[in-house]
Amino acid sequence: MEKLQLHITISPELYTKDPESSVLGQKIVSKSIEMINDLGFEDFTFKKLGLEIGSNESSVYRYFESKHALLVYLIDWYWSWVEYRLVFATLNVPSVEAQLTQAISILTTEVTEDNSFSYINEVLLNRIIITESSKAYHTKAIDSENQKGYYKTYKRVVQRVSDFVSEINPSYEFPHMLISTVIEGAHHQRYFSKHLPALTDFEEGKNNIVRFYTDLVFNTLSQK
Amino acid sequence: MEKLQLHITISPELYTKDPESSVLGQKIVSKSIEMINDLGFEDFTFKKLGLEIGSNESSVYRYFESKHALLVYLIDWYWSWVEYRLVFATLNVPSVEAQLTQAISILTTEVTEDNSFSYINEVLLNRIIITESSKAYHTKAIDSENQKGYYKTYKRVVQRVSDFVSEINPSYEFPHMLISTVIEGAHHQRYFSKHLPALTDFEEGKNNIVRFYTDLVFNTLSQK
DNA sequence: TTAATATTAATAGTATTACTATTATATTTA
DNA sequence: TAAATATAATAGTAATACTATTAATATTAA
Repeated sequence: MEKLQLHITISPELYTKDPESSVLGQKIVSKSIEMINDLGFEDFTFKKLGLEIGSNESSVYRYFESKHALLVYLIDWYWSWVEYRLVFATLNVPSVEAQLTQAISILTTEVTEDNSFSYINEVLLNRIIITESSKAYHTKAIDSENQKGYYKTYKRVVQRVSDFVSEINPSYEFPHMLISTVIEGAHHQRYFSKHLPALTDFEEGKNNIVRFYTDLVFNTLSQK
Repeated sequence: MEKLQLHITISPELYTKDPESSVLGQKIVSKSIEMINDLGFEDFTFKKLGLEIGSNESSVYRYFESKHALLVYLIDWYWSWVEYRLVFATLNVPSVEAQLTQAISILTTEVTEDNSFSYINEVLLNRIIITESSKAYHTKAIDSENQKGYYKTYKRVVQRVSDFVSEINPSYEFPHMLISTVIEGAHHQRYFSKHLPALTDFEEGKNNIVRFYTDLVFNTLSQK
């Protein structure tokens, strides 16, 4: 993808003050992506972040009410970006099958290029999604947060791709299960390939993860 | 399953003092399972646990060096138990296909009965695996912990079931990916069904999760 | 240009967490 | 009975995840 000046809008429930609205806000987002990658979410703190951006812990709190809220923001940004790429990549594609193939590729390929957005490193953000995103929704607050719309972009992405599935095979019973299995599964396989290789069959440069999930989906849909 | 007095052995790297060796140790394991379910892993503390079991924070530390270590212990216990059930359920089954069907059922069915072990509630432990287990291995310490053998029981379960897959279709390229996708996927779908239903196609009493993953595996293996 | 307003930085403080260390007491074993 | 071991109680620590307050600085509006 080339350097477009496109714009991703995040809904106001996901921040206290819009981080896009100031240089400090952009630095908070930008540097937190780096630091969560380096330290892991547990060891990342607003105090350390303030220090790194030449600012203060309390200033960070003016943008995000908690560390958790910042993670939810980053996740929503990621899925908004994926949704944009999904729409763009399937726009003038003639067959639904080809659209679904494109979609699965976007959902399962590792992000290796960072060039669409000025202050957000998409490569590192993709790694955060793989490693840390499950911590956002595996909490006791999930139900109230879900009700507030914290995860609606992710749900919309799943819905969008499930719609291709249903278009190809309208009688298929489990389109959402299939797509959420692909998305979460691909993240797991990427993580396993680096840290628990016995749980996967990853081979460098052979595109196994994308192939595996693409075959899985099309085999499932062609059956019966 | 009926009340058997079978015994699960956990390797000594996973505790400081064997919790099975004393009443206090058993109470620690038993009550921590309840409390992690009630409070979530984040809000669960050794202080609260000590209070509940009429003991002391520092006494808990004599059994587990950290909260994280206790979670890893519980996860290993769970997979040892699953492995036992896996072996038992596939023992005198004549065909590999039937063995694999049994195995997938064990890996994807929700645990609803608690009757095999005196002081461990398997229903609650299964819920902990679904909700909290990913927090154990999504940390910066994963590589050193993996090297110490913390996750070897889980890996052995995946290997065992992957072996059925390979026996059915020896040329299939991704047996480990397939089985780890089924295991992690089923946990996600159980969680989604309760908290993010838009991501799944769960219907009460219709066994959709087991059916979905069983079909997924057999469709994949019968193809090509 | 001044005054009002908003933004940020700095400082201090809180309750809680995730531990460690020490000592006293009870229990078990030799 | 003495020695060894296990447990409980107490105290303490550095760090976390915040909140609150004030002061300095920048921005905007009258």
